[in-house]
Amino acid sequence: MPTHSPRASCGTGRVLPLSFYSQPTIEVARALLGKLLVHETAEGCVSGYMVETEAYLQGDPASHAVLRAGGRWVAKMTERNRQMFGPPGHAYVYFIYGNHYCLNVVTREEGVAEAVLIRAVEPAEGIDLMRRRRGIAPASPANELRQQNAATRADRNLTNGPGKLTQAFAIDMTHNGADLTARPLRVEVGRQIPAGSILASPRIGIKAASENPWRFLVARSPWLSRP
DNA sequence: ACATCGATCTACT
DNA sequence: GTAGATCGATGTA
Repeated sequence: MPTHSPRASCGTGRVLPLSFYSQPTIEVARALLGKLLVHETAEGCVSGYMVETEAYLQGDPASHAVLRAGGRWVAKMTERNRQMFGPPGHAYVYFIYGNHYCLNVVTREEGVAEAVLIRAVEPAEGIDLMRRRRGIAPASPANELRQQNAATRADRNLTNGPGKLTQAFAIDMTHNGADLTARPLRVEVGRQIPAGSILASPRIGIKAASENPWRFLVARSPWLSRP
């Protein structure tokens, strides 16, 4: 019996209801912290607790649904941002910098272009599969026994960034528009994060509207893209 | 049709 | 700490 036979399913099956995603987007961004992201593929199942998110709002100059045209910011639906206008509880996935995919959770009712970017998760299940997908060497047998859920230093690089976690979870454009209350990609209730452990900061890597503190994180989590 | 640039990551200094 | 990779969506012509 292989010690690391990939599990076909994981998580608990306690899926968050669609109504969760109809709350104001900033509420959703905070409430997603601690929720469990689960992805089942033929290779196996991986899951992780969200520890870092960012809110993108209607009319927000940093949003993909707002474009610079003729020297002005204009809200506009395009081929890329179409899913942001779609129904809540679905995925908006985009390709960036010629290399990476990023996963968003669409919020608010259809027609309102708001979403939450998932920037980092704490690996929970399928860690060995994540390592293979990320090209990170497995932990030594000694470490493996000693650590179980704890991470090696290298394992911090599995999912501590929006492009890294999509690679570890094998999320790509085929998941654009996916229903996040169903297989293969879903969000479950996960664990409770005390309100006092949630911090807000400016969002990362944007130019416009860079002062809005709409990045949310679990304080002192080792799994953040940055503190 | 073409030029620009990005909600990033990695490698290297 | 910073440069380079890398390519599709977008805007302008």
